Amino acid sequence: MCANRVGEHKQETRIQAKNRAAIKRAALKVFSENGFLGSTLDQIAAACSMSKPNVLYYFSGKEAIHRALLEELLDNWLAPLRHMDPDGEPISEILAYVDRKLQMAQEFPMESRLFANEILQGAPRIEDFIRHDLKDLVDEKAAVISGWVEAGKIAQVDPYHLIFSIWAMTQHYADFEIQVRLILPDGTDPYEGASTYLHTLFVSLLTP
Amino acid sequence: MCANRVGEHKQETRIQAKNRAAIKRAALKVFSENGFLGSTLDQIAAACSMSKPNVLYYFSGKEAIHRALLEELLDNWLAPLRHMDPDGEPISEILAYVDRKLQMAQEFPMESRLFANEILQGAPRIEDFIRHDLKDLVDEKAAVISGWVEAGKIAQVDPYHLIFSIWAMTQHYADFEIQVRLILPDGTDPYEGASTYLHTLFVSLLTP
DNA sequence: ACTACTCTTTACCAACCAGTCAAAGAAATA
DNA sequence: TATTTCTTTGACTGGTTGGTAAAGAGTAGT
Repeated sequence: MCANRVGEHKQETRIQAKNRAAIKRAALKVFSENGFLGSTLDQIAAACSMSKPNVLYYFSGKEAIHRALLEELLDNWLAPLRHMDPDGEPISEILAYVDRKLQMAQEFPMESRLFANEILQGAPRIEDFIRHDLKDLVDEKAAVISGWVEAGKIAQVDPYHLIFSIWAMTQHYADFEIQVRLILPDGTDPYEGASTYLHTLFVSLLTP
Repeated sequence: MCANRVGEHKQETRIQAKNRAAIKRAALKVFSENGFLGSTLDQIAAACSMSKPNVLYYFSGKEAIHRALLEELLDNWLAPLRHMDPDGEPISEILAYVDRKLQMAQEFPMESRLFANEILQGAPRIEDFIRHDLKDLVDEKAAVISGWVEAGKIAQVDPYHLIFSIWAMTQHYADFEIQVRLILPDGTDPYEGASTYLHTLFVSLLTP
């Protein structure tokens, strides 16, 4: 057995890495479709073709799988907003943020739905994250946007509601994907139309 | 026993009306917080201070309670959009629609979350409603909006994405209420700020 | 009072739930 | 090869789930 260490933790074996990843992939699908309470270990085990005790060999319980999933997600969740550059050109910085969020909704709709499920059910497991990590970041970027407003670089808008509206509209295409697809005329790509629409929307809102 | 009839159905007694309403009130709370799969009959029974078999005396099962709730909701769900008047002044008609949707989010957040839960989980019980009732109405109103665009009364926008964006932003304040309240500075009323912001947003988007 | 009906509860069931455990089966190491 | 460690599983448990059966309690008409 190799004695590799990373910090305090033993290195994962190839099998462990592969199986843990397979379980998380399956669990993401199950949790994002049914929510935490509505999902069962049997569903997750079936989705990754493992026996239930084997799943529990890699994670200490249902809660632990869910926690691992959320922890990975929350890191990536902040990235698009964090990348908004205070020194960049205001309108293109905001449009770039919209694009990144929309791209995340398109590429990771299950992650978006996992998050939505969690918030919808009162955010029991991520209240601290929202209260501290997310709030601090939003406060910081809201101050940046307020600076842009005061400098006359963009029109007068409430920075918090601006951010909320970006979240709402981009995540809507992932979270309500079924509805969007059922209502949009057949063959229409939701994300293509959304991108064009959102650019028009925010340019007309923000141009002073 | 009174022999009143309404159509083919016997009239509900006062007790029946009262208890059915109490069960639905309790079930709305439970379902909107936990989703259909995550909710239990025991929770619903406890929330209306009845025994579980007594709840099942009034509804044939968990599914039936949920169905009754959705049916009532879906009627009201279409109303705000249906009231958009093709002959009215375009921008104020759209702003009035935004206001009605925002007011619904504020007054009936649990209903909004019940709907969100349902869509998020793939709309298994309301696919027909979305595919026919909702889609027909949206198609009709999208045509109206397209007419306004062609008449030069409002700026050029995709009517479907316009409607999606109104849904997304108004429902966001109900569905993600916890997040909104945790991030907004203390003492700020989400809906007051949202109303102002959304007016600015859509006026600047739609003014030709 | 009696009767007929509505409403409510206690006790219960089969299916399913998260999680355990001992032991068998594979891999890696020596 | 023998041995140790890692991986997998079948059988099980105690608790919860949606739902039922049947009997009791309440109510109104006669």
